[in-house]
Amino acid sequence: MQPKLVVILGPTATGKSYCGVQLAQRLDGEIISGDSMLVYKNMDIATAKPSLEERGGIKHYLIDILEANAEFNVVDFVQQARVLIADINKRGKIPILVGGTGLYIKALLEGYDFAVTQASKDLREQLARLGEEQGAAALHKKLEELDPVTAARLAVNDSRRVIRAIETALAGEQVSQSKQATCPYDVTVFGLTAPREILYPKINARVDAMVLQGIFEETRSLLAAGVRPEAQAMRSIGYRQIVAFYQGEYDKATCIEKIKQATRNFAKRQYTWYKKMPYVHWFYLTERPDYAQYVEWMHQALVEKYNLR
RNA sequence: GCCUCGGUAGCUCAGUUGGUAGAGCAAGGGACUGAAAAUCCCUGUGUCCGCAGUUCGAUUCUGCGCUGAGGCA
Repeated sequence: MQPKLVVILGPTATGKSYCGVQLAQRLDGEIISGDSMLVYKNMDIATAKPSLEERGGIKHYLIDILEANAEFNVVDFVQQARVLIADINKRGKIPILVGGTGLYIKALLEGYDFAVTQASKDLREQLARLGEEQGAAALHKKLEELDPVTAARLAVNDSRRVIRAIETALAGEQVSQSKQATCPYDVTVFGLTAPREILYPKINARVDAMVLQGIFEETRSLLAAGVRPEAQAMRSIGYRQIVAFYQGEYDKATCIEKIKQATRNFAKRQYTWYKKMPYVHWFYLTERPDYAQYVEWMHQALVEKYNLR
């Protein structure tokens, strides 16, 4: 029998965390975060990390597991999530994966078959420098010599991917595009989404709320604590714009606008990921979403599917 | 009231020596297999303020009007 797995995904600001907790309370479940930014400690406000109260006594995993200067990636996520899913099932509980990071969730559910070549920070920095000095085209050309096939499918300017491809090629491997045949879980995927007319105002309001909660102060104290502005986590939405604000790039009002805009753009990219996941059972939020009802429906579906009680 | 300079894509503006127009930003779409809240790719028809005149042809010139900014009274 395959391990059970419930997933709640969706674009940012749709209420995933809340539904996850409600559902976990009903099902005796435990939550695994599927969010690339919640892993970092002390980055709470801008990441909309659920507070202790909001977690409602439910055990949450993959939150606050790393210092803000640390690095984390899909493979780390998939490895740890697999262990957690197995463990939670073994204890007779139901794991609920809650999150919005498209790549992480897709990689886990669809069994992405990553190349074994490990990320090398030094090499990446060296290549990035080369790219800055000689241009993205030079990097791409280098890849072309090492692995023309991968070079052909990558955009010349997509230096991120070009660098990873070079890194992989130098190790005698190729960036993978394959996946394992089937999902190893007895999985149910729920999605919370909303049309832009509903989601965008929610996003804007949430950013305003974050300002009141103190994202500016949070960012300043992270920097004061020695978190590097170039750290992966500091490049994420909110922190990135606030760092620019402290560096004098624009005024506070502009900064807040930029955060809203970046969040809206992010939601747009999230939609793109989910469009390619035909297995999601969607809930479309209305102006005043009835979360209790959504949770009720999710609960019912799961009771039937897994024959609970 | 008079003078000057403006009124062109959602915004800021460029431009057309008269042959109906283009950048940046915004926005939308897409990609994504060890940074993914990252990174990258694609997409520009709009009464060129209105009306009239000149002209084969006006967004471009002329006149009048509307409107914004500044200046003089």
